[in-house]
Amino acid sequence: MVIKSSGLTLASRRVLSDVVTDDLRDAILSHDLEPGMRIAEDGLAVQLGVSRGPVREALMRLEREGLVTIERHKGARVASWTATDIEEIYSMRKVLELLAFEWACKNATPEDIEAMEDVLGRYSILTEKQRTPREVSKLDLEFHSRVFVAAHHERLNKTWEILRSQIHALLVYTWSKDDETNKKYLPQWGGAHREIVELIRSKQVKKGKAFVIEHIDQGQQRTTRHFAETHFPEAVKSVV
Amino acid sequence: MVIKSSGLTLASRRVLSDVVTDDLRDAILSHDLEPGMRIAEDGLAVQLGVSRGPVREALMRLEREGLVTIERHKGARVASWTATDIEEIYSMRKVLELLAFEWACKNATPEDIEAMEDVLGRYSILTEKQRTPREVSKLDLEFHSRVFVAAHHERLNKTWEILRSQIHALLVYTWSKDDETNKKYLPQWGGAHREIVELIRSKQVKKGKAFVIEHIDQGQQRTTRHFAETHFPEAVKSVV
DNA sequence: TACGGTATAATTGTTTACAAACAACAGCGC
DNA sequence: GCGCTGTTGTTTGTAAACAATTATACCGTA
Repeated sequence: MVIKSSGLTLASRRVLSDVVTDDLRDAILSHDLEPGMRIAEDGLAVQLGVSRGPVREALMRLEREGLVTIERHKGARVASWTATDIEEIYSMRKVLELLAFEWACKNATPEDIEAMEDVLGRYSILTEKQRTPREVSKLDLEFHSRVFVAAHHERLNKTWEILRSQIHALLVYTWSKDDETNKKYLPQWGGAHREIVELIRSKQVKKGKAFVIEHIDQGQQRTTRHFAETHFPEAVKSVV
Repeated sequence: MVIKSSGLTLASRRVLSDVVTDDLRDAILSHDLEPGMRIAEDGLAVQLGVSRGPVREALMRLEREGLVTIERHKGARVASWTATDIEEIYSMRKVLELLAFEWACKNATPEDIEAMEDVLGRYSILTEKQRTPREVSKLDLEFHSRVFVAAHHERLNKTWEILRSQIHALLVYTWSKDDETNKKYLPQWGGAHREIVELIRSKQVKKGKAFVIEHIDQGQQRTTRHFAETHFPEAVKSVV
């Protein structure tokens, strides 16, 4: 009764718990499962047509990614977010990105640089209409991931992968907006990131770190605003 | 056939997978299980008198802590360490401790400060003979953990807990030494850490961060030396 | 002896069944 | 009406059996 992921599966070493993890992560990040919603192991297992084992494993992984919370004997819930979470996430992100930038200056290979430029290339061929918050955000996450890869720092990269999921979850609030903040940001995304590539290539550590700090701070401001617009729309409007 | 951890169990919400995790972690950190050694789920399960479920869960948790490595269909091994690992671990530690210090300056409560001073107190009542590398290292880890708690930063604290296990694993190499490095370090441990408490209490962020950087760098140097003495004893001696 | 292939053994991945913990609710006494 | 208590039902924790994958040993052949 096992649903073999047929098709031209080159990734033959893909196992059920991986599939469940990815499906569940997508469901959470797309808000198919809303923050705070309860997830029962058996319910999800039946729905996906697998047993509780892989589901249990998937929930444990997503808990470590910060997308679900698990309480002993009580089960799992989809994580929900507060203003404090944003502060925590972005303060972590700032120190991690700085470390990644430093190590990338030391360790980035030509292939690593190419991988970053590939993302920039895929941005540049988008028309203005295509540069939606959602699309650009995804390219953004991918770009930054490639910087972390270029750092060649295993533990740093693992920590980033966890944080990345949480940032992704927050960016969902950005995707639903089409406000002034986004209108200014989206067209200049490519320039800012091309600058980062140049700073890594030329190994300008000090200048680069200042640039990264500024970059992350701006990201935090946008996220904070879009999050507030979703959760406390009146309050925000009154401030504006 | 379940072996209920009888005795006056106050921790009623302590579950088998927790027990297995802790036992296994202790076994790894005490080198009962040597780095590189293979761990078969069933073997360990039989040995502990439990089923494979909790063992599997424990292995997954310890993998995330970096104490074991798991390969699909191949099983788990006790993590083994290289010079690169030390660099990675201490570079992570430095940025995390700096962030923790900053947040602790903002958020530490009187109780948090007390908790730190409690560790200092337990150090101060030790005689010189009792101040072994092992004892002082344990107090050291505990002290730094309390700084992270005082930061009141959930994600930072979780990340530290993972790194802490790895640092603990490295410190084992320090514990087996009784060299000049340790002889200088052990008596002045209390002073350096009392300084950190004072800097947090007085919220001297800038001065404190410089102090923390220096502090971590020294720790890295001691660890690197003791690690090298264990793995390449000739090379080290020739340098001395 | 070196090499390759097949069969066998060992180990992990998954399922199913059972036990224990927790939550909700009905019934009872005050 | 209110709170307590025992019961029922749901959900997680654990165990044991089965399936799939990988490693090993053996044998035959060149």
